[in-house]
Amino acid sequence: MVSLKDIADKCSVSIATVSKALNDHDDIGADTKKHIREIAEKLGYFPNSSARALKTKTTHNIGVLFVDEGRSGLTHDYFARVLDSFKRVTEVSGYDITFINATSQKMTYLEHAMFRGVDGVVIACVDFDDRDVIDLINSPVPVVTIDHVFDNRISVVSDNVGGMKSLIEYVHSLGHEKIAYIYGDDTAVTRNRVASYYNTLKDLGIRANDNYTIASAYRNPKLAGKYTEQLLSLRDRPTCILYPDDYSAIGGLNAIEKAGWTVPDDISVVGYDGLYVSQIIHPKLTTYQQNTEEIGRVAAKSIIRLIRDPKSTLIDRILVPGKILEGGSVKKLN
Amino acid sequence: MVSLKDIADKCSVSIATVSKALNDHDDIGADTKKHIREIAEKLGYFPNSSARALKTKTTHNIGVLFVDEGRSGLTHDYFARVLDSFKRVTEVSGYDITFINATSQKMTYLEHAMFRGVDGVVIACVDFDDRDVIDLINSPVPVVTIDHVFDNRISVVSDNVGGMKSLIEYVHSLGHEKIAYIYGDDTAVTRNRVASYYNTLKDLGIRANDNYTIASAYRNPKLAGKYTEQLLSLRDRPTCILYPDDYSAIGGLNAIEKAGWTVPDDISVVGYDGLYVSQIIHPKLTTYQQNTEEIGRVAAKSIIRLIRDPKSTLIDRILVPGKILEGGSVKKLN
DNA sequence: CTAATTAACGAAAACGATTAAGGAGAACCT
DNA sequence: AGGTTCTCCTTAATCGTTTTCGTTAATTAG
Repeated sequence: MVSLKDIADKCSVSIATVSKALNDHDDIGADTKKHIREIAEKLGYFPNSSARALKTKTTHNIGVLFVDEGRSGLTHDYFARVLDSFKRVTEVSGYDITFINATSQKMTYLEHAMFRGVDGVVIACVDFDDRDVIDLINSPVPVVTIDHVFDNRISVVSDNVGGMKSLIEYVHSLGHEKIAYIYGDDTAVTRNRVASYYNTLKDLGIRANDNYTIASAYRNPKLAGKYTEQLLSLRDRPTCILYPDDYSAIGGLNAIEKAGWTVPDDISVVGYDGLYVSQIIHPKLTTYQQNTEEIGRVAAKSIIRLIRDPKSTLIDRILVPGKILEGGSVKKLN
Repeated sequence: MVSLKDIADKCSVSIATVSKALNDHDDIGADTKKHIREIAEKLGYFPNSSARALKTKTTHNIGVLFVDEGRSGLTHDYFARVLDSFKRVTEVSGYDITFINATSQKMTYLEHAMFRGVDGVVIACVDFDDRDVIDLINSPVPVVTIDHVFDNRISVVSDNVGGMKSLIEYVHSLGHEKIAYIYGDDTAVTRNRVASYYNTLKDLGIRANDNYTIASAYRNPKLAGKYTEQLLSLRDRPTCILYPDDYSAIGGLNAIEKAGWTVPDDISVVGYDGLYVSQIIHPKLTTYQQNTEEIGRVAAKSIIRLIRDPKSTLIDRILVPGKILEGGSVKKLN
């Protein structure tokens, strides 16, 4: 590896001069600067990020904590897409990504972050009650959280309340009043959606039917199917079922088909997420597509801004709306 | 951040002694060693990875080059799963992952790898004809490639030949002889599969029908649907269609349904990949599940072995077989 | 009892970069 | 002419580790 010293020797100047020339300091003559840069280019010089980090205490590395029930979150469609977008933005700003995990050498998340010297951390898809996560959030490290709000931190959240609201208003506009909701695991996201479900019904003047809300899980089509059967067996069947995610909705579709009904003629189905697959199956799912690209982008911009100017805690909560994908799984009743 | 110096001061020993004590060198007394470690623990010491990397020239970082037609590969199911598995293995060995990209500061892949000082690189899902990729592969950096073979490098490849072969033998065993194959973009993977398609048919004594093989693309259900229609309109219709991936197969399912036929009664459909979604749709897809977990794990073990012992180029090509997932999309004819 | 060996620790030089402080000329002003 | 100000560059310290080579004291050998 060619270092500053090599360039300095070749140019017969000091190392300091080379450093300053490459970093465009203004106390270096224009022609020496030019010459040094040419030689650097010719020698194929690239700075040593470790040395630079050691001296400047900034690594241009952003930690990413994406953990999902024992998995890394990479195989979770929603977070993979958020991360993809996040990564794209950070890259062009010269930041690389380091996954924070507690596996390696039995460090905690915070220890791992300190060890690697990341400039900041973005946290998502994680158990926010975890002691280690809390420690990280309360640490001096710049943090942006996704889909979870901490009062002392910047957060970017998908608009779950708005999403639920617009879905319900949409199906209601098509004439549905008996709207059931099979919802996911007990998390902040779920609580927001469920609250929005009740509020929106109320605003529309619909009385909630206790039999119509069932706690299920995320990404569990089997379970969703089971609860779908349960709903189908009610005397007062709903005309439309909302699911916690598209996979669950597919489980619902199957259960409905198995029970001898057809979607959307006999019963309407609504997903959540707007996964690619939801738009290629038949019937195409009506679902709410979260704006993963925007969430990732905003999170990236936020953490970078926070890193560059730690006092810029101006906006601490950014709501990212999504949009309804009108598929063919909801019937117009009126 | 607490450094070696802090510990040294507190213990009234030199920095060198602390370093050696923590690294378990044997020229440090047992009791001093113990004492130093206790203090280090109490002070919450963690080494500074940049300083260590600067000195030792090893970062315990592995570069990952996962690029997929302009995207990062994170949103590509197959590679997301491989990466997830890869990451899991590297983590427990104390290695972190750095995504290699050419976006940041207009570095080439190789430059980026050198800049970050990664100990090795794993490459997958990439255009292997790309000049920058070739440069990286021919560089002094330890490299393991996935699903592409270079004669001077270790590679881990999914058994595409075997996968295709077993799928065809399977449908043949159910009585199918008219087996069409809609295949993906022109890559090494595709060429292997297509070759295996012809070879297997030949071995089974079936004469290939030119109308039965159609070049399509990966993950393009629309296109797959179009070609499916084309196959359906043949005078001599196939009884079974193989697709390049599960998404395409879903596109096929839709096209078949739209044409008024049903799967598998009128025509059989076979996917590839064994995605989660392929197993929750109806009919459940018969498909070939690549062993992403094993591929990731083997790749991780290989690159780590190569990093630790650069001369260990013993095995240069590791074939990872998958398995057939028997769904309900293939009809038994005999 | 001296000489050689061993055990336990320290001093100091790296690694490659950044940057404050300073110095030598040349240019400027009065 | 003498002082001041720029301009452009160098010296040297520093970041936190690792590691080579001493050094000292204690131990063993002869």
